[in-house]
Amino acid sequence: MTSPVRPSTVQDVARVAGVSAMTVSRALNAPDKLTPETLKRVREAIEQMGYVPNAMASGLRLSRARLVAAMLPTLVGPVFQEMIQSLDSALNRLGYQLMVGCTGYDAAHEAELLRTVIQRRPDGIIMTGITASEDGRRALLASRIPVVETWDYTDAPIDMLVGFSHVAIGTAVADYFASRGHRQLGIVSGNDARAQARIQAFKARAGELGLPPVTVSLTASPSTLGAGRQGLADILMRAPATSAVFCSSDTLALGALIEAQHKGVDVPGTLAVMGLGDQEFAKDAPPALTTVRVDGTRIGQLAAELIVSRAEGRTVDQPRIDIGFSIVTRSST
Amino acid sequence: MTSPVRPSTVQDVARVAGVSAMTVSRALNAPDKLTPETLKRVREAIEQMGYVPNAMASGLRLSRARLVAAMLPTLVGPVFQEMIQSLDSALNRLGYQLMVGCTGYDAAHEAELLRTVIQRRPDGIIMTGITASEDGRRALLASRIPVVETWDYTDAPIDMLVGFSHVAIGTAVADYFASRGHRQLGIVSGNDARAQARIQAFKARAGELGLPPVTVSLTASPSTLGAGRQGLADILMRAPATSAVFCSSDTLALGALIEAQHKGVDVPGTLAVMGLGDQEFAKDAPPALTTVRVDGTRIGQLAAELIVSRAEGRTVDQPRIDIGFSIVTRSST
DNA sequence: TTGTACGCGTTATCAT
DNA sequence: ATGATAACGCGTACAA
Repeated sequence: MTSPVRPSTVQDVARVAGVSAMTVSRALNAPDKLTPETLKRVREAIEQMGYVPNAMASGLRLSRARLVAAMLPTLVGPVFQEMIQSLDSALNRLGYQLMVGCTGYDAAHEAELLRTVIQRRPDGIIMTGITASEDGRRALLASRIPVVETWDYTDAPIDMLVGFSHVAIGTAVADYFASRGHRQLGIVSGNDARAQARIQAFKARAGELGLPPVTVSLTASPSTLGAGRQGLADILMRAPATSAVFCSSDTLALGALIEAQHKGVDVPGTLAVMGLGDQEFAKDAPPALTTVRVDGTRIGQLAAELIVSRAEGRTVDQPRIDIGFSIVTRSST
Repeated sequence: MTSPVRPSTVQDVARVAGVSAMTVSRALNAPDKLTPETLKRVREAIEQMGYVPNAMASGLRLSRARLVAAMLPTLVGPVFQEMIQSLDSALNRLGYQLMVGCTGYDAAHEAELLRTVIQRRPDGIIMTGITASEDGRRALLASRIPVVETWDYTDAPIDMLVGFSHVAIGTAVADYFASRGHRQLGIVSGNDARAQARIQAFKARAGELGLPPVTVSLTASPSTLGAGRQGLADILMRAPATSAVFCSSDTLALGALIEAQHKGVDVPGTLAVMGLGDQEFAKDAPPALTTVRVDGTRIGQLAAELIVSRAEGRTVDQPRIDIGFSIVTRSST
């Protein structure tokens, strides 16, 4: 089984098996249409030559790449991992492969990346966070490729949508704190569009409830322990009476917990801390972290199903899914 | 600019521009070979029709997919992220795209996944951790696709290699602890092949140095806070005199720090803790975590360069790179 | 059940 | 500088 310089093709296999190329193709895609005997001959030839089908050729012929692309702001950071992982495994199960692209929270780069992604004619594209660039939207629309936007909920999606409302989260967390008697609220948060939506909703609800102004500390790095520590320090300096803080990620929240302990501030006695994401470590933090849970696994799963349904020509009756969120109460509030 | 049902092709553009298909192709790939005037006409037609080249067709024609595949045990967990991120951006810069595959630490799945990956005829494949399955190795070898193995160092790589020695790490950490007067050592670790290499080397060196037996606590989930807490608890129960613990990830180490604080064990006074990975949060842990640093960004960068060099026919003079590691001393030891 | 002919969209090659 | 032709490897449609 020495490997030739040029990978073998259906033709090569056909020659060896003494059949036509079509028969080899059928042996792979519709084996029940062949005589058991020929099938066996072909399979032996395939084995012997180490034949591997060329997906570019079949993709070209069928206009189906069996490929799905996912665009993300970043791979670093725990936020999207659960979703990507479940997306990947769901797609694999369904016979598709996943290609990733990182936009780095940069609209121009997103648009450029989308162009090269569309060149591959993927069967679907998963956008994480609503598409930032107008160019990107246009390219996506023009491409006619099925799109699923995720991690946000909008009324004007490009195509399909699996998300949740950041406004609803901001409102719910403000309600949660208020209902437990907190009045002086704070936020430690990153500064992307979704974070802003949460912050505005949080402030708005606090206002409606007659609470004093919310102290907001924005951080450049949305999910580092250090930023969480600094963010809390910042808030306690500017508004020492703050009794509850909403952090825009569990990592920030863990940083805040560490800073609180460092400063001798009792959690939850003096200060309540809430995270976002329900990362694996949340339950093991000291004290166990109350957090907003979003089911990333389910998002990935549903996104995969939507894309594949469309790719295979089925009609999707529910193209807009709000998967919601829940607040997991633990010891930090 | 209403998008037609069928994406337009070079032929369509050619018709509109009043030129041949080849001229359109040249307008994209060798614009300097055209009259400025024709170039302009073609570009207008491209713009007008929203033409996007089909990468499958060009890949088929050229036998170059401009695609690189990366195989990983898992996407969840911070370990490989830095590398993937840098791999992705380096490849993009060089005009390639990245496709990921998750093996889930499962050799059979790895082999199966490799088959489907090879079908796309990527220009290169990046393996993370030495290839587990014999089938996988064979398929890779037979495919003649350039391969870079990473995160480990072996003398018999499939093809190219960018890694570091886990044996050297185990030895170095044992030396580090011993040189600081620690005698009763412990390890909290995951249980994959690379972890085993570190553990064995750590124990061996401790033996050579005449230290008492090392207490090893293996954990199912290699990078969760909870496992770190449990691991340390386990070790302190079985060997209360342990004065230094090597954790196989920073997350485990952070869990150990939390557990130590919980139990009132002073770090580093009574117990020294070392992590692995130098995650972003290591420096902000309480106390700042001493850890083994591996430059994932550099691994990704180098792997991308090796693959692309080979894909473009250049000879690679240094196909085996040991990027080493360093111990970053902070306050936890 | 098996084979023949053609086309998917692109680009290298050779010709003009 | 531009065009005609052919080929990359596969699978549909039709024929035998």
